[in-house]
Amino acid sequence: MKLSKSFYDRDTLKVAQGLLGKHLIFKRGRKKIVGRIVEAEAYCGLDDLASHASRGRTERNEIMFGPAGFVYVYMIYGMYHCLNIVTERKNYPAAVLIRALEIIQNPKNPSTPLRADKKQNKIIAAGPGKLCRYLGLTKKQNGLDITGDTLWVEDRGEKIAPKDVVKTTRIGVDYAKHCKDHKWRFYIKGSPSVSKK
DNA sequence: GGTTCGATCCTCT
DNA sequence: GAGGATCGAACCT
Repeated sequence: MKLSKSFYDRDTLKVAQGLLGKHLIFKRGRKKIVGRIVEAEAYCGLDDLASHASRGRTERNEIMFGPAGFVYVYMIYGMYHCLNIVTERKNYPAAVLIRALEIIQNPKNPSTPLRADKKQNKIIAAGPGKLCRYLGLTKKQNGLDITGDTLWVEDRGEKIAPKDVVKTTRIGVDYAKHCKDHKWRFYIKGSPSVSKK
């Protein structure tokens, strides 16, 4: 079943962990592209120096200051995009960066399943930039409702036990002073599709 | 108007 | 582990 607004409108760390094992779906034309979320990071509040919101409200990060359940897509390094889902209450800037998907369908023909292929998973959607490239997400999708009919997350009944969740530091935020040490990155232990160990 | 640099990824060493 | 690709947001002057 599709996750509703209330799933996202709560503590960001809980949302990030809760998204593991859920399925992200993007309807692109007539195709439905699906991936199982295996890695996510939390970005919480104005005080999180790793977050775009730490420098205050700007045109780019505006969506992070809005209510939960909308997506924040931004361009990074001039060539990649990153997908975030906004969490928590309006005026509190927070979001979960979706960092890796396990591909469960053949990318060339989404109606057929992909055979379990660890290598292909790594190549396709292990990392936030690759994930957006795979799904076809760009800034056009910025602000989209994550509970709508174009892009959403489904619970397909899988439960990830706490012991199977690895909690560690976030990637690529060395500039964030003490905040770089927060263990706000979560991934499914043993998954072949996480971006980095 | 100019400069800096990034929530990345790939290639080469 | 280092460096390049590539560009727009953010922050100067």
